[in-house]
This record gives sequence, C-alpha cells and structure tokens, in this order.
Amino acid sequence: MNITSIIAAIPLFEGLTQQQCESLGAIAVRRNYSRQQSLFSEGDESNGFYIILTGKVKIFKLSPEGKEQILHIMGPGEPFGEAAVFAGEHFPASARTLAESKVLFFPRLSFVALITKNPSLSLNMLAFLSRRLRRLTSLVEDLSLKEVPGRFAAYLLYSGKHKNDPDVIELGISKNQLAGLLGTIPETLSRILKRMSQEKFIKAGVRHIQILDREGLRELSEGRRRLS
Amino acid sequence: MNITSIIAAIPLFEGLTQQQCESLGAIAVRRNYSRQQSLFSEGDESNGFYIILTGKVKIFKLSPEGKEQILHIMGPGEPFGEAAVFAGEHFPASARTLAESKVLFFPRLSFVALITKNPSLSLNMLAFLSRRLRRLTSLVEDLSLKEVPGRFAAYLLYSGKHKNDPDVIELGISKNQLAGLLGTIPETLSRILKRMSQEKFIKAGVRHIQILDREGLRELSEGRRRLS
DNA sequence: GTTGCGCCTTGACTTAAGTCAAACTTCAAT
DNA sequence: ATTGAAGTTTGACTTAAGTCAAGGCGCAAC
Repeated sequence: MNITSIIAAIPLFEGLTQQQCESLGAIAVRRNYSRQQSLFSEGDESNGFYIILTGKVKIFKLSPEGKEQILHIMGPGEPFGEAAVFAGEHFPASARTLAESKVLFFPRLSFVALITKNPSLSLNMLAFLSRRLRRLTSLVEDLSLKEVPGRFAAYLLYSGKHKNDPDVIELGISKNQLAGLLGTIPETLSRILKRMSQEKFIKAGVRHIQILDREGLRELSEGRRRLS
Repeated sequence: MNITSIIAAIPLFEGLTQQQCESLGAIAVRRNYSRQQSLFSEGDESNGFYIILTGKVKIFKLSPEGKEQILHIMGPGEPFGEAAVFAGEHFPASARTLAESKVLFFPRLSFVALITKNPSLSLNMLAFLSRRLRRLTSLVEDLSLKEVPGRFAAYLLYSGKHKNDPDVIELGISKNQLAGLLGTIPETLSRILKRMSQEKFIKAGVRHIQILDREGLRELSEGRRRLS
C-alpha cells in the first residue's frame, strides 16, 4: 500500500496536506517486528520515534528485582518514543512488542526539520504529548491514591476496551501483563478477580470480563467502597 | 519592570526575537497570589496557562480520604497548566501556592494563535512537555518499583536542591509537603529520616539534610540495599 | 493424542507502610 | 513574651499487598 495514504490516515498527521504527507512519507522507514521483540531499552540513545501500523507494543520500566511496571500499551495509529526526540537523548523506558507488529520509524533530524515548517503538525504533536501527560498523571494518581481493586475497577470502567456489548471488556492482553499495567503482580490480581467475582461486581472469563455492577465499580474506583 | 524583558528571560521563551517577546507581552496578564491560595482545581475548565515569576506552586492530586500526592513543585521560570491548553478543556490536577507568588497568565486562544506562527516557540514547548513527561515517568517508577527509603534517597541524590555544599540539601518545603511529593505520609517520612540518620546515611536538620554516605544512598535508591 | 511450557490460581506467611492517638516543637501573630 | 496553629515525632496497632512454593489449566508443537 502507498505510504502517503497510510500516513494521511494516522491521527497524529490529521489535517496535513497531501504534500506534507508526502514529505513525511519520504523520511519514514517501515519496520517489522515479531512477537516479544525489543524495539529499544531504557537508556538507549534516541534517534527517532515510532508509529504503530499493526500489532501491539508495551512501554515499560523494570526494577532490579525484575518487577515490571507497564506505562502504556500502544496499538495501531499510536506514536511512541516522541518525548525523547524533543527532550533528551536517551529513552526513559523500554519498548517491546506484545504481538507481531509493523511500525513506521521517523528519524529524529528529518522529523524535527519538518515540524518547524508545519504549524499544524506541531500543534498535533503538542496535543498528543499533552494527552500522554494526562494519562501518566492518572497512573500516578492510581498508584499513589488507590488500592489495587480501585485501580482495576477504574481500568474496567475507562479503558474503552469493550467490544459490542459495553459491559464486556476484551482484555486483549494476558493477566500477567494486566498486572504489570496496574502496578501489581499476577497473584494479587488473581485474588482480586476472585473476590470481585464472589461479590458480584464482575464475571471473570479467560479473555473477557463482564461488568455486573457498574455503580459498584465506580464506588470502588473512587474509594467510596472497598471489597469486604 | 518592563514585561518584554521579563519574558525574554524565561527559559520557555528562549531564542525568540524581541518582537516575538513583545507579542507575548501583549497577551500576558500579571497575577499575584498570597500563600496557600488555590490557582485552579482538578476538573476546572482551562482557559490558559501560567509561568511563575517569583514564589512556589505545587501541582497535586487529592484522594477522597484526603491523602495528597504532589506531582510537582514549580519555581520561578517554570510553566504549568500548559497540557490542558493543548489537550483538553479541564485541568487534570490542582494548583496551589506554597508561598506568596507572582505569575504570568497566558490566555489560551491568544497563545495558540501565537504558537502556530512561531516554530521555535512550539519546539520549546515540545521540549518542556517532553521533559515533564520524563519526570512523571520517573515518578511512576518510584511509586511502583521503589520503597519509600529508595524514593527519598533518589530525591536527595537527584533533586538538585543543594546550595554551595553539594552534600547539603536545602529542602525548601515542609516535611509534610515532602511526604506528599514522595507518595507517603509525614509519619512514615519521619521514621525513615530517623532510621537513615541512625544508620549514618544522612544527618537530618530542620531545613536541610546532609548527605553522609552518597554511595549508600545510591544503593538504596537502586534497590541494591535496604535499611536494616 | 501426549508432552511440555507458559499462564493462572491458591494457600501460608511476611512485611512495608498506613491509621490512630498523643505529645512535643516551631514559628508567626498578637 | 504569650498564644495558638501548624508541623513533627513517637508508639501501638492494623492491613494491603508482596513473597515463596505448589499445583492446576490450557494451548501449541510434535
């Protein structure tokens, strides 16, 4: 498929002219990764950023003892690694595919040259960074001010990962990875799943969670209630 | 003092021409706040962003039970509230002065108009947002992967709040506020201060902390060692 | 099919850090 | 200097969640 039309369909590049998309296409590099492949590691020198075309990539931090905190899971259309382009030289976290993935890579220097000439591109980029900042803020809030059941309830309510039925959440990742995203460990998540099922907040399947008591989950997520 | 020269001295506006600084000056509004005054609260509608001239402002989240997580403490020259200008309509956190403060306020619409015409201003803004993102990433890492002594050790090593002697940290905020910044509560911080003093990592004063064993602190912050 | 390897669950135990309550210190304002 | 409020410390207690270890489940490959 033609790279210009691929680029025109990416949210970050919304509103750009055909010609601007062509200049972006001229500097973009396609890359393919298999499952469980590392794109970069924390501390690596940054020479550009990525946009996912297909697949799934996690951005994460590892503790020396091996615990993993996932900062974000990126899907098709989402950019990552941009902050390192504008701020510093090295990546503050690591990136690894969770599934076979195709991405576009934009080399740093050529991209910075383009962005200085395209006000709407830089405004788009500012909007994306700002939204990322907001999400991280909410992760900090969860980690610091909520208990694990509250974090999980918030995830169910606001992750937007439902299919047709708004009450059925498609996890799309393993419960191990979900634990890492919630800032906990698989054992704890498993126990909470069990308790929340017993208390009829949810019905937990292998790959889906069904919401039974939306209001109850809201109370849990806001700390107005706790599991007994 | 003349507003154009004030603006020219602000890091966010570095590299702008005299004329560009004048247009910024034309839209900026000076505001003064006394101690412990709220600038905005989480959820408020955003109509612009701020830059501190003098004083100190904390950006924070509150849990329903009243625990406070400080996201950042801003000092002179630092902008805040910008993310809401580019991403959404409402502030994701609250802001309150920790001391009497003078700030510049930039109304949203006029500023967005200016930034579309000034590539170097938008690059500066991108750099600031990216750095903010990096700091939040590191806060997430601390909260999720480190214990409180490790967070505090990292704060001592990397906050950059030393005066002449690089081994003496000027806190500049109350220990209550520091606890909020580290994602804990005053009692816990107090106990850790005591233990770290007993074990000769630091010497704790009212307003300063003296570093006695830098390497030990590094080991604590990286999880290679723990308090006994 | 059967084998094997991740993924997931469960139980028993440990522990870091929070809660509650009381007392002490500091400091700004009268 | 006196007062009072805020900041800080300490002790006793509770608890959420992590660790360790064992066993079960499920899917993919042979």
